[in-house]
Amino acid sequence: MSEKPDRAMQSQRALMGVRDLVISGEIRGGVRLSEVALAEKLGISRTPLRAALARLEQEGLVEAIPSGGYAVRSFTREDVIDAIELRGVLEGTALRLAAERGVSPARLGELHRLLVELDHAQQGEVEAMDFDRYVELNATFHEKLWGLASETIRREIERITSRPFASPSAFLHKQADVMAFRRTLYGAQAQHKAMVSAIELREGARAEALAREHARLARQNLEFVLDEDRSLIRRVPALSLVVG
Amino acid sequence: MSEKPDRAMQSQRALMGVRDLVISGEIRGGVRLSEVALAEKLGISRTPLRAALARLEQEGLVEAIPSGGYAVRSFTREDVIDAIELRGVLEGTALRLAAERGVSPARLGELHRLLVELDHAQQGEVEAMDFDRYVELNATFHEKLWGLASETIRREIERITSRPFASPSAFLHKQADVMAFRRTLYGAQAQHKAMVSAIELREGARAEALAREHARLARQNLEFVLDEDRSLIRRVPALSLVVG
DNA sequence: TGAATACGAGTTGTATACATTTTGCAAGAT
DNA sequence: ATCTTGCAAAATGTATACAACTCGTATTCA
Repeated sequence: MSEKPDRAMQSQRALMGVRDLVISGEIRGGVRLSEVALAEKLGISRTPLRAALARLEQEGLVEAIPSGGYAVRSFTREDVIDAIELRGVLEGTALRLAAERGVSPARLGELHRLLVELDHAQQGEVEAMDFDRYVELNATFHEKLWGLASETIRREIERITSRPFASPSAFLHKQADVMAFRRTLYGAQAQHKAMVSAIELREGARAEALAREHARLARQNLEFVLDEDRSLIRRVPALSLVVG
Repeated sequence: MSEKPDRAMQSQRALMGVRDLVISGEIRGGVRLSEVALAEKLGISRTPLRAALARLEQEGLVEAIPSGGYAVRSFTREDVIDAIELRGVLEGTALRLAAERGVSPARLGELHRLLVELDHAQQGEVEAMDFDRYVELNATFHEKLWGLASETIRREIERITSRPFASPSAFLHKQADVMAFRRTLYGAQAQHKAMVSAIELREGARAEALAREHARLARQNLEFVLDEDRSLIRRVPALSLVVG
């Protein structure tokens, strides 16, 4: 994660700082980002700040204003749904190609080990589940899956999942330990196992379909929050960017 | 295409200038891009140049050097194949969602009109085909297809196709009027018609599969150039970036 | 009262200066 | 001859200066 230790320290600080500021919802969507104010707030000059803003525009978190400068982007429900769908499509492609082209036993071993640990984390009753550990392991598992893909595809996955609400952990943030989400984890874990099995058996189409359906669990969670229990919106940090 | 007429004139010049320089193959892969030299060559200062380089890094045409600065990226055969595959996957998703969600008659009308024009461009014998016009229309047709998708997905398509060898016109550049490529256009046009038909009939899975197979025509052309007639490499500008 | 306008504070885009780091090269030691 | 070391030139990352432009406000005129 630390690409450049101190060769571009200020740029890194700018990137993280602005990203946090946007994701935390401290600035509402559509609001213009004043460069001087931001630079002062972050204790850097405008140059690395502008570099960070340009990058965040590519990531889709901010958008360029026609008359100049950037504004925090706001996302509609459809934007979020499409981002999740796209993650499913991309992860599906990663898994399909991995299945078609073959995966080394070493990597399959790592995946199996993670599956065992995930099983362990959700042993027993729902209330007793080690939720925090499951969240961590789930993130690691998905990253390992992405690692099966070529760089070209991995880059796109990482870009789309840089939008916080499209990440596999979007509704599994540690702070958001919601019982409704916990229950979805049993089905999710079954899909995890099926995905690894499909890759092992070189069943590309099945692996792809599973990855897509797996991502749609996130969509279900999204729709539950937006339609059934909007009080949860503030407990899922990623949703502060969603309007409507 | 002209996003900012003159609000960021120098940045635009930098972006186009460097992109052309890289795509033309004037600078070989792996070579470091000297910022001062480039800025002088383009008649701008380093600031907008660096903005352009940062953006081209996101597009994947240049890569950051660990010790600082950027270098022209070089692509392996596998990189190109995966980029083409990814375009197929993304276009397929665009078409599937369009089919599932429905498309306005006006847009379907535009597509049908383009199909007729494409038919007209390839009337008669292979040698008599109006190749240049077909190339133009083909690009327009694909852009119209992308327009069916939501912004989230359209952005990703446009990013991946910004790599010249992954664009739908990669092997159809006007300068590269190769008879072997001409012949593939008949099959391509049949796929065009099938794709529109599938969207119209709300057959999402079929539309998706067709888009993927359609992209694989580009892969066939790529493999023909690399394996059968390498003399064509220099006639397909996009391939100057490919090593191996 | 309302609309047009002129003005000024504030903002962005670009150029340039500067300090730190990297790199290529030459001299010297083994 | 090869590897190490030292150094100077060059390159990058950052800060800052500056001009053009935007936007909000208050004033003026109808």
